[in-house]
Amino acid sequence: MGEDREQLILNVAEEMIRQGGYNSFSFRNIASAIGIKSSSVHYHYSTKEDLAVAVTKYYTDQFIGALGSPEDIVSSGKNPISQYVQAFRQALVKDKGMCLCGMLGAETDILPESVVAETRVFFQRNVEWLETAYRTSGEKDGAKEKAIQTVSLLEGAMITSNVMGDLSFFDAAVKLLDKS
Amino acid sequence: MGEDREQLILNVAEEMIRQGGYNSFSFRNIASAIGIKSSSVHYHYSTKEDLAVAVTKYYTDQFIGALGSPEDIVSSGKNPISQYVQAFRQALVKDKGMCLCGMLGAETDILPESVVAETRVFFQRNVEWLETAYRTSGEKDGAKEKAIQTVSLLEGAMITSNVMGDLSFFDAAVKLLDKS
DNA sequence: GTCTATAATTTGATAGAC
DNA sequence: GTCTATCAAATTATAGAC
Repeated sequence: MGEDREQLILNVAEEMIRQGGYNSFSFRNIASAIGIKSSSVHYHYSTKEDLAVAVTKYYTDQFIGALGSPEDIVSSGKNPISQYVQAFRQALVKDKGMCLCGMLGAETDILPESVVAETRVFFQRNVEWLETAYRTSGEKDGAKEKAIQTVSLLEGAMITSNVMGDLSFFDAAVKLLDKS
Repeated sequence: MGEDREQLILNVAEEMIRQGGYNSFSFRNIASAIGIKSSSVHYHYSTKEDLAVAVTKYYTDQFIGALGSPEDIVSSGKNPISQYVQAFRQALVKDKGMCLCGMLGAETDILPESVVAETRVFFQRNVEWLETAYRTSGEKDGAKEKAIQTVSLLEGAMITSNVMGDLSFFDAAVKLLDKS
């Protein structure tokens, strides 16, 4: 797949932020992972803040885009919440990393405002998606509350599973959703 | 106990880690917050790794200690899970910070092994406490699974509430526990 | 677009005086 | 226990050549 240079930078930065947050990636680290110099990374993204905003936007678009629409999932006979849980599980298994916006969300206090704002967009769009999913599945009341519960549980499940190095923690945690 | 200075260093370091994680505190920042020099901080904790381990141990002991025993809570007629939720809520409201071990748990991949090990202790002890709480409250089966669900949900609820800057996200999220 | 070179600052850590 | 002084390395960022 023909990734251009900016995409490659975004992908490497994403991986680093998902492993250790905003303060764990540097222009030099990204550059050497790609095989270029740090000044070349600055050519594409002039400041660290700019790069982090771009990564967050890219991550959010990819994540929401990969989900598809809740309505389509329901009308194809599948459970949109199960699909949503699988998206988080895949992120943990395949990329072996945290949710980028879960990580940044925890670090809110030390982030540039523009990055915080973009991280909030992730959560807003996720809550919207889940709200629609619950409504389309027949939940009349409390769809937004259910949405907040679901995304919160999944972010937390990633943390416990990540630190314990045991995916069964993730699976145990998300079973809580079966009861609602 | 090496109360005064060392305690102060631990408290300042705790606050900084809870705001931005392992890479967001430095010997100089801690020193200037206290009014001493960075070399004096090194006198008490020779390396950053040592300091982080000490902070994590201290945080875990304080957190578990403040909870009291689940048995005592139950026999005094109160709900231990409600008390547990309140402990997390207080951490968010009063200190305006994340759970230290939730933060470090997310950053596992970039932490020294000794810090990861100590962070795991936090989660192990929390799961144990909750397991006992659920068993003492009359739950026969699945107490450990419930424990994992509860601590995961609370860690995630702190993230969403923190990033959105709205405590109602925390309150909405934890209502999921009422259904189990 | 990428490079070399460099500036200004911060970092974790140490040596030795008091 | 705290200080001054210092170090080597890393950080974000810029200027200018090719």
